[in-house]
Amino acid sequence: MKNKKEYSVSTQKILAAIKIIPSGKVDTYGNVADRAGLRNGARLVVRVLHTLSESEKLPWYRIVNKQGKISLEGEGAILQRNLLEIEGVIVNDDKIDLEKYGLK
DNA sequence: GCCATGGCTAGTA
DNA sequence: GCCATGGCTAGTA
Repeated sequence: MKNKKEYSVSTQKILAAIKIIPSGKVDTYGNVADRAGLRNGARLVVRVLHTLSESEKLPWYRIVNKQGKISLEGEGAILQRNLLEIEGVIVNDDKIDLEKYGLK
């Protein structure tokens, strides 16, 4: 039984773009997509996070929307905020200062 | 093949 | 609207 799951080039690039985000920093969906070479692939990033976060051990919680806000709701949002705070990221009302913690 | 998905977002009214 | 993938269907052989 082999599990040689192959990802498409786009998916691989997105995975790489996500893994680049260092601890204590955050990035936006759109930015990740751009780094992966996908101009309008924000939603694709969302999809990748959804399907591969666990298997690829992705730092999913380091990704927020363009306004620097946590896009999840309920439990997920709480978990994300906690994980970020553990890394030293300050979160106010589910909002993060992208100028300070965002990737350039 | 077609179509829904998913935590979005640039750009118009 | 944009994007790629997974799941499901219709339509041939």
